[in-house]
Amino acid sequence: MDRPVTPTGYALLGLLSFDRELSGYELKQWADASLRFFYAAPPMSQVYAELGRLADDGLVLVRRHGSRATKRYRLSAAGRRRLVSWLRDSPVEPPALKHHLALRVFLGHLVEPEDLVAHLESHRQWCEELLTELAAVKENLGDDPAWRYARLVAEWGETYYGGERAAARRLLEDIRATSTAEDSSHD
Amino acid sequence: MDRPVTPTGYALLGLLSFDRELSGYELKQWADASLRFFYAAPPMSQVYAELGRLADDGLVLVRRHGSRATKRYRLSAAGRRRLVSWLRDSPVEPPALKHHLALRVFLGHLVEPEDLVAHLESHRQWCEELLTELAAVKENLGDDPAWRYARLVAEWGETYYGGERAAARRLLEDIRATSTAEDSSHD
DNA sequence: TGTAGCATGTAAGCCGTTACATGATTGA
DNA sequence: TCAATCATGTAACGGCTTACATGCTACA
Repeated sequence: MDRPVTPTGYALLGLLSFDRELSGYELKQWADASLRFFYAAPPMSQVYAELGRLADDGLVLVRRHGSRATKRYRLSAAGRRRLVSWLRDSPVEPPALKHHLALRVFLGHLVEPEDLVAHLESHRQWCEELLTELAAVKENLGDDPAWRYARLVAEWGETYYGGERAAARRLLEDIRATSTAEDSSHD
Repeated sequence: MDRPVTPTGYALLGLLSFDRELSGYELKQWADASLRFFYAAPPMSQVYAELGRLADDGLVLVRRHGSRATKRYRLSAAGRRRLVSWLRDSPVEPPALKHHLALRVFLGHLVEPEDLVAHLESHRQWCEELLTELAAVKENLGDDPAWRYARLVAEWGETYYGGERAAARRLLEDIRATSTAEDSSHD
C-alpha cells in the first residue's frame, strides 16, 4: 500500500489536482493535449493500470457513474499530500532526452549528406508543426488564472522548441554549406 | 539471429563505426562523454548485455586480449550494413523528452512560488554546467575531419541547450515578476 | 599494502509499449 | 443500422535500471 508512485502516476495525480473528476479516457485525452509536449503521453492501457494502482493505494478515489461502465477518478487528500511533498521535497531530475536525430548526425559519416539533409528537413517540419500546436494550446488557455502555470509551460515550450528549431536550422545550413563546397571541389 | 537491434544497440554499433576496437568499458566511457548529451548514457550492465546480443547476432566481432579478461569488440561487415540501412531507410523518430522541470511548473499551483524558483534556479545551473562541458568536448575534438559530424552535433547541442537555458531564464523572470507583484498587492 | 581505476558480468524487477479483446453510446 | 467515438481493460514482452558480485592492474 505504500509502494512508490511512478513518474506517470505523479503526472496523473497532477492532472487530477485541478479538482475535476475525470474518467481514464478523459485523462488520456488531456494528457495527449498537454503533457505530451514535455512529458510522455502514456498509452491508454497504462493510464488504466496506473489509476488502478493509485486507487489501491488510496491516492485517488473512484466513483461509478450510474449504470455506466464509466468510472470517474478524483484526487484524495492522501494523494494530494503525496503529490505536494514530492513536488516540494524531491530534487528535480534533469530532462531525460533521447534525440534520435542527433544520433543520426553523429553518425553522419555513414550516409550521404543528402540523406542527412532529408532527415533534418523532416525534423524541422516537425518542429514547425509542434510550435503551431503549442500556439493553439496557449490560445485555448485564455487568461483564466486557473491556467496560469499551464500558460507559463506553454510559453516555456515555445522558447524550448524554438531552440530545437534553431538548432536544426543551423545544422541544415552547416551541412548544406560543406556538402556544396565538396561538390564544387569535385569540379 | 535476426531479432531487431535496440536503440542502444544502434548507438553502440555507431560508436564502433569509427573503426576502433574497443572494450565494453571503453565504450561506456565514450558513451558517457558523447552520447550522454543527446541520448541515454547506458549503464555498464546494459552495455555488456547489448554487446553480448550483438555478438550473438554477428553484428560485432569479439577478440580476447591475451590472458586478460578484456574483450575487444569491432563492427562486423554485417553490423555495418545493418547500421547503415537503419540510418538511411528508417524514418527519424521525434525526440523523446521527459522534462521533469516542466511538469513541476505545470503543477505550480500546488507549491509556493519560492519552491518553483528554487527548482528553476538549480535547473539553470545544470544548463550552465552542461554548456561548459559541451564547449570542452568541442574543444577536444579539434578540427580533425574524422570528427566532423561529432563537431556538428556539439554545435547543435550548444544551440539546443542554449534554448533550454533561455526557456528557464524566461520562466524565472515571469515567475519572479508575478510573485513579487502578488507580494506588493498584499500590502 | 591498499586503493583507485579497469574490467566483466548476473538477477530482479519495473516502467512502458504493443497487441489483443470487448462493449456501450451517440448521431448520421 | 452503421460508424465513430466513448470507455475499459488483459497479456505479453522488451528495454532499461538497480543492486549485487567478482577479480585484476597499476601505482602511490
